[in-house]
Amino acid sequence: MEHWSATTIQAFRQTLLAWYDREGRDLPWRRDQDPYHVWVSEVMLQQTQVNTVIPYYQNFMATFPTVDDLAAADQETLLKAWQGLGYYSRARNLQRAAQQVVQDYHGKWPETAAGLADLTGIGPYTSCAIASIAFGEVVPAVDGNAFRVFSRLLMIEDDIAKPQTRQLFKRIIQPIVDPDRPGAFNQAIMDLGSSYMTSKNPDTAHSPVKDFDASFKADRVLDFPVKTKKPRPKLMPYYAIIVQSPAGYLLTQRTTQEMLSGYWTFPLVTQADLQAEDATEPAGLDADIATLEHRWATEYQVPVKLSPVGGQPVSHTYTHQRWQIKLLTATLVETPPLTFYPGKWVLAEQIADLPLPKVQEKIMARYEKQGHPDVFGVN
DNA sequence: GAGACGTGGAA
DNA sequence: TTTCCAAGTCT
Repeated sequence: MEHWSATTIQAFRQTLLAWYDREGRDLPWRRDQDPYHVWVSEVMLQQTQVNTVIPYYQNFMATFPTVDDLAAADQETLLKAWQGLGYYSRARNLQRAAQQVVQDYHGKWPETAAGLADLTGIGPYTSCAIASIAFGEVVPAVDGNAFRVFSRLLMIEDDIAKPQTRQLFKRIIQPIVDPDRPGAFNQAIMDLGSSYMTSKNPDTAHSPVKDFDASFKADRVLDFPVKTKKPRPKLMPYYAIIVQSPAGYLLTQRTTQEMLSGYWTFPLVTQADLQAEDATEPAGLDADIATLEHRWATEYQVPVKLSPVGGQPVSHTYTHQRWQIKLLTATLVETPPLTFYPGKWVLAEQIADLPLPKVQEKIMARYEKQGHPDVFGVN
């Protein structure tokens, strides 16, 4: 690993910030240093690319102009504003933190990284990003860009997938941060990491800091950062139950214990949920349909006659799970009360008004293409 | 400390 | 189609 002298650090800051002042991106959340703006943008940008965030950020600010508006928002409006962005706990945590600021802090933001980290959804990266950008605290914001940029500049071999490596990077970067412009410094590193020093196809030869790049001089740019791989997603077979009645389609809201919590889907059942305790092998489609029909008649008191929908199962891959969903459908002549099933009937044309996860949109699209054209208007 | 937690884009 | 990412946090 390389080590920089005080002189090198000075020169690096000067070169980096001169480039940033010249070519830094003009982004909607960089128009001012309002902590609310910085905070919302930083949370949206977690594990999400800038181009994806921009329209969401602009819509979010139009919908919730101030931290008070966000704190007072109803959950449906909030989740709808976050629909499609993913990692939906961010939206719930964002509102919880807004309520903390309004109620616990009487509208006055904590101005240090340590103080900001007490708010829900603000971790070691985001706390430092907000503190440096909005309040000028001299701390490094160590995100994926900082890991990539500094692991290459200094040829740091430590595995960035390990939580403890963050502490090492913080100690290394801390003395390099420009004490006069910490926010600009951190944002310059991010712009560098998303332009010349990208993960794939970097253009280090034209990087403004190539003279400081030890991995470039050693022709080992792609050896950094060192990161161990995550396991592949686990296959999860599902059934989606599409029940239609005169009152519309049956939708259910994901509970707080489930992923996608708060969002609406057709009833979903894992194949594993249908297996009898003493079953030694998977039961097959006909047996599963029989089990489901029996369950809906007895447990939910909604008598359904299920038919398979044609085509391949709908496939949707998350970071840790790969769902393969077979569609089953039933049409009821009368609308039964949902006394024993936690859901509601929704007219087809009103489904899109609910907050829906991507997988629900995929299921609706498949249903339309398999003999039910223009029902939901998603294709 | 390892795993849960979404989606869209690029190769 | 598959794989790997992209401004992480929480448990």
